[in-house]
Amino acid sequence: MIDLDALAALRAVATHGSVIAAATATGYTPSAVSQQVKRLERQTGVPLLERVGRGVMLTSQGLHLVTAGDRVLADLEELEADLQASTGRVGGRVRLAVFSTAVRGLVAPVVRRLRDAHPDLDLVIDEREPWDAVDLVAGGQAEIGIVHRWGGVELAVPDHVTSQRLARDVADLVVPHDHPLAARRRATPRDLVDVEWIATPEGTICRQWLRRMYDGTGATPRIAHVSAEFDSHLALVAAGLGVALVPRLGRAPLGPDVVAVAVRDPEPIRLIDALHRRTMSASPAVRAVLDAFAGG
Amino acid sequence: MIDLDALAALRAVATHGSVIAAATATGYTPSAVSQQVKRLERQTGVPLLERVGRGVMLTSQGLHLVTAGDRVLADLEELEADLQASTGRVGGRVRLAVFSTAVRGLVAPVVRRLRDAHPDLDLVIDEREPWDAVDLVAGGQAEIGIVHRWGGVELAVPDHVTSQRLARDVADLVVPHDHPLAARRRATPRDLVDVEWIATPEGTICRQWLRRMYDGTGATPRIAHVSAEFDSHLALVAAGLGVALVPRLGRAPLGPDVVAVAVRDPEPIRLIDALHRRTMSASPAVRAVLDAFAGG
DNA sequence: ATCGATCATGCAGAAACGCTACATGATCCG
DNA sequence: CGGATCATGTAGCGTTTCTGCATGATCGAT
Repeated sequence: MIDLDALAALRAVATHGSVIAAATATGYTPSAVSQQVKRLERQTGVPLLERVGRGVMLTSQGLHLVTAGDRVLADLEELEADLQASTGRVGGRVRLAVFSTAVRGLVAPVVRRLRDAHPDLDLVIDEREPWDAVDLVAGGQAEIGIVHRWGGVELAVPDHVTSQRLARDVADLVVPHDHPLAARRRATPRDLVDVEWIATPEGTICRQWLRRMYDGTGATPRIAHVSAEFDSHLALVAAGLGVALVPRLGRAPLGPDVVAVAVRDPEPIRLIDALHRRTMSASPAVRAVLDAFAGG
Repeated sequence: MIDLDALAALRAVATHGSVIAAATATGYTPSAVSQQVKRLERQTGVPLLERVGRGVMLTSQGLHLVTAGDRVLADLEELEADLQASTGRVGGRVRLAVFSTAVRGLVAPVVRRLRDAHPDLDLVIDEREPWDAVDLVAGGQAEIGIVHRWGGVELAVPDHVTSQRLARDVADLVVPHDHPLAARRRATPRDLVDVEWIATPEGTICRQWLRRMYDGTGATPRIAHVSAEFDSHLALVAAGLGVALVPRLGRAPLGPDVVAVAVRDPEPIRLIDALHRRTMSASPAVRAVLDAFAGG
């Protein structure tokens, strides 16, 4: 019998184009993915992957297996969702792939409420960057993804994944209380040409947005310090080491040493979406979690 | 994701009515089957099996899961068969569930020929009684079953399994060369009322047939000795310990001490059939094996 | 009513399976 | 031509899953 895990691995290779990309997307090592595909080839007796250059390509049969297997995988999942729907009760395991700051501000209280209301519900939280969360939901490693994207930045979502708006989160400029901008009601990028920034690490969405904010000005932001945690950002600002752009969601209370100033033109808005596979729409558990986010 | 092995276990419980029956049919221990079902319940969060009396019954949801899951399982297998068909080549693993005497006379030469002709074909032979072979093929533990049944004895085969006549095998009465019947061209059950039989063990099809042969006579066969191996039957006959009914298929050459006499009214004919799941019809490997049997 | 038979299931240990880490070979690019 | 990138083997480990046995529950027979 065809191993569905191995089939999912092959599908990941197909969608991501390489073994390494598939491995990072699914959370395995490249060796594991390679072995899974090989297992599939051994079980079926059909070559599915062929080396081309230093990469790989699916054979025509491998491609066929992925497209046809996709339907089987979807059927199976739909069956699972129907099954849970037939009980009417909320139960089973729901895995959430959530971006980091949402864990604190958005997810934690909702999860707590859900666990209390539905003792049979097994919620697992996995902290991930938005693009990884998309892959996890699309590939079946997670049921729900909580992702964010700043206004202009697009986030590609496959057809079989449904996106649902949860919230709009605004980021404020946070400056020391004795900073020249501290007294202002609002600030624009033009006001910020010469400031020193405390930013998130390269490769994060927040960092991308900081750069985009300067697009019209011809300048680039001057990054003085880098930290992944916004709490640390606040501490660094309080120490007078720079200014930061900190979203309100999940933000710790500002101390007396720092001041939040609204930013305009553009306004740093990030859109927070919930993702789930369409095949899971019938699951009461998934519905309950989505409703809890939307309602809360 | 639903574990397909566990789903197959649940299906076995559904078709066989009990955990123990399902376990013996699938070759697992009852504990393993029980744990598999429990795993499935944990994954889905839905109760599938409930105890009733000292046995179990599927819940309505469990029943739904089995019927719907059956289709997914069939789709997956059909996909596998199509995949192998797309290569046009004969390869992959084919498991044969074969009754014992067929291994020697029928299967061994065919398998040898197939292995030589198709190096990528991985043939696995599993010696089983016919009713077990039916379960194995129906449940997906084997691709092909080679079964036999004596004329009148029926063998229930599920809808999704296809049966194909391979051969008719005739059994002869084997007697010592100095036996009164040795000179006869043929014998009938009436000639055999008082003879002492060397028979196969209770519960085998051959034993059932021996009893049925006497149905019209009002007598029952007198069993003197029991042995599972027909080779041993010949040796026991040669030693003058009784007579035996030995099928020609896979029969060792008769020594000078014993004589084979044809039996009539009824003629001890057994029909040899090849079984395979309809979903595997498209597989070149399965086709090749079936053709090899039918053609040889 | 009681004892034995039958069935499912829990638990501890053992086997098997699949993954990680690391090394190797192949290919492409500067 | 050397470094970088990619896929894939191999050894070892960890987890999963099965077996063997014991327990609890139920039914039938005496």
